[in-house]
Amino acid sequence: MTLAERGDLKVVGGDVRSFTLQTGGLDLESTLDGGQAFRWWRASAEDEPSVYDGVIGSAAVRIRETGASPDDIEVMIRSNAAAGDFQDTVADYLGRGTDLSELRARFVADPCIGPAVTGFSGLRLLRQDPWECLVSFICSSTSNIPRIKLNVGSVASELGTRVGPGDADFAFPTAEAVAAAGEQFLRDLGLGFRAKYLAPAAEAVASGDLDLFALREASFEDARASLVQLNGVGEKVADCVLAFSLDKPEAFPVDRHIRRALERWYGLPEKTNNSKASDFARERFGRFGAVAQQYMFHRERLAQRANWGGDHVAHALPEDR
DNA sequence: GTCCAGGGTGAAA
DNA sequence: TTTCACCCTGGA
Repeated sequence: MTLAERGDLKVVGGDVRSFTLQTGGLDLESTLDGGQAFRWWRASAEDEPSVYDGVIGSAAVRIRETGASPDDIEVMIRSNAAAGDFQDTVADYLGRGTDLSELRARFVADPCIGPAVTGFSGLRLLRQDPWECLVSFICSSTSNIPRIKLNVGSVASELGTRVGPGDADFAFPTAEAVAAAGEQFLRDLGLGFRAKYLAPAAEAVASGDLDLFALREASFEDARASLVQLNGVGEKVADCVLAFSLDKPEAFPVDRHIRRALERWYGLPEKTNNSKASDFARERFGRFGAVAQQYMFHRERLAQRANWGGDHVAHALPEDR
């Protein structure tokens, strides 16, 4: 597949180690640090253009918004090793082609995400490594984003291989490495009860009983059924993995925040369980479910900080917040 | 110092 | 269908 066919992203300049991507306005903060992935660290002040350090595959990278053009981001490789066709790797990671014009057209009048998809169209779905994504969301259970970052970061730095000079510059460890480490090791790392879920999941992937990459070719229903067989993976965690790594844009993960939003904005009855709530949302959003869910999650997070959404949010939020 | 919530899940009632 | 235990970290 060529970059042009992939949709959003196009390499417009630079060389193998430092290049510019034309992104159509991708926003780094909401995309990299909005709860899809947990190993990106901001390297710039809040009031400056975003700069993020992280690892994609076996390369440590720095990604920055240029400021020169809202369409462009600059990518620098911080690893010493030769990067090969790393332009493709980065474009693949960031460049899940979202049909922005159809998203806008279909949801311009949507009560919750309408203002966002028209006024702020920089939030994209990532296409992560399925194994790292699975680990991340197994770790997300009854946790919070700072802690998920801590846990996933510990797994990476303790069991992964160093690929750059920074504290977090580790390639994510293989399922074999995590399986070999075992449950007690993961507990000692601070994962808590999630260790007893992660260790068997690692064994399933390492042994080949679960072929995550094959699930990219499977239907949404089949892929979800495979993931949910893992202990510690319910529909919510499965939907996150499907949406953010397995090419299932119709996946719609429902957590407590999204539940609240569905009740508030779309009249979802309170008694609906999360499984039915996800069905309800997939019915409504179709193949835009995952990106719609990210916009809703982003909105809920920022609404709590009360610095985004303006009057629309202020009017819409109940008094009890 | 104590208290509590935090991108859930599975098992028991 | 509902309730509860599960680990532990950071902020109030």
